[in-house]
Amino acid sequence: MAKSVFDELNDRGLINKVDRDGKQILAVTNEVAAREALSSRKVSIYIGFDPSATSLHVGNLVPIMTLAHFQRAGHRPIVLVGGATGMIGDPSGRSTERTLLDNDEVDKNVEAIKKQLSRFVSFEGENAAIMVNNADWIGQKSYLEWLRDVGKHFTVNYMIAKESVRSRLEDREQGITYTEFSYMLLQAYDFFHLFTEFDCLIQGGGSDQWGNITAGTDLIRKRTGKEAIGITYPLITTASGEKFGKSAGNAIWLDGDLTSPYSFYQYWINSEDADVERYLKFFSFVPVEDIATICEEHAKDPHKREAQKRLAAEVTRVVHGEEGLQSALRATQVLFGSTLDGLSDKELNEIFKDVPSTDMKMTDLKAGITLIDMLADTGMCKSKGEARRLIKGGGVSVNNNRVEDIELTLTDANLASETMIMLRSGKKRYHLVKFQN
RNA sequence: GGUGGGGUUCCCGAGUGGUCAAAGGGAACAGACUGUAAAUCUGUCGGCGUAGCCUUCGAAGGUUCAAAUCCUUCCCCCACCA
Repeated sequence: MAKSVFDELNDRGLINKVDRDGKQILAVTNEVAAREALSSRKVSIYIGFDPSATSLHVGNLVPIMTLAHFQRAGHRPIVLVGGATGMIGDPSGRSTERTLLDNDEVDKNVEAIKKQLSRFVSFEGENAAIMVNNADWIGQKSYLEWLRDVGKHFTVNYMIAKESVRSRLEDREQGITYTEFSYMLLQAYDFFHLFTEFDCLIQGGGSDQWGNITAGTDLIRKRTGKEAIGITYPLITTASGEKFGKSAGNAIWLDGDLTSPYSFYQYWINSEDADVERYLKFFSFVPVEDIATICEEHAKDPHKREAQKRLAAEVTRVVHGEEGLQSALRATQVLFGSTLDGLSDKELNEIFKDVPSTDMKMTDLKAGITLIDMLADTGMCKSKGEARRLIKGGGVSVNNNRVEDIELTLTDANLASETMIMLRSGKKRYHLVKFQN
């Protein structure tokens, strides 16, 4: 018999572990029931996504992969987008005020998100994933109905005992608004609704969602007498404590227009050794036994970065397809391998189509443009002063040659190919300047 | 509504009339070392620029040769009390 999805997730570290009485236990509301249900029948699992952005980012990959593993095991994923709850803001996690989204915007984002998700889970076929929006049911309810059907089932004592609320009550600086305080009831009701209307047995979520999820299983028990299941995955951190999923302060998006396949690939290849094994388990479908082998090989020859290469290739292929991966690989090879000598416009364009570029006038170049101006105008540096400091510190290369002269003026003699100059700051940040008449 | 405490450069946070573009820490960026890793070390970190100048310390006014620092009004946050 095939490995159950429960064991698969557990082997990959996709089920959170918590300390209970000195022992490590899995963060599942009822492990026995969960195992039993998952191995005996087809069940539905839902995870909520925030539709406030036009694209998902790598921080969303863990829930996405979780759903994908369930589907591969024959279960049905339900993607819930929080058209209603997204307006309020979950007090678990951070507490910045959210902006209200209008419906058109949400619809547009939902479409985009669905397209990205369909690279991981199928919305067609036998156990097709479905997408639902909680605005469709929460938006219907009146406040009085709400208090009667949902509020009645929760004591305030229960609610303030939840970690997400308690921490805010204890925090004298922060406080918690009534709106945020109510959030867990909305999420509980989502689960109740999906349980009764869509036969959804399981809710998945990040470990910070535990309180909200159990509020849901409690509500279901009280109103139906039945037992639903909650399961949480760990929140990703990097080994060195940096924020996962950010590069130079920017989110790594799944949308190729927001984060190019090249940048996407580069993000993964820069993973730390200490993270790469976990990442392979989390973000690729490579079997865990193979991952062990890959990592052993990597440990023998760390400088070859085989594990990082494999990771980057796997994830990029799923998100951007084989074509996207190949173009990322070509660009990587040129940028980190050879010089730019002898390349034509066509080749440069092809290889660097993912690298940010700026158009400038050829006539201006012939007259001479200082490197400082160019760095500032392309947006590589925020100001001329920053550009000056960067060059002084040896951080700028033109066509892969480090610049020593702060006052360097570039002319058409500096062109790498017919019409282009390649700027680089640091080791990895590239920018293509194209000159036209 | 009352009382008290606050709002400082990306974040935290010092600074109570000139020596403040503003301590310290974090983040970030660059350099060295490496393996496009981590750790470490070094430098930078408001803008323009050779010296120097310009714009910042919740907002607007005012006092002063001189204000983040004093005064007035206003806005916002927090705590306690009612």
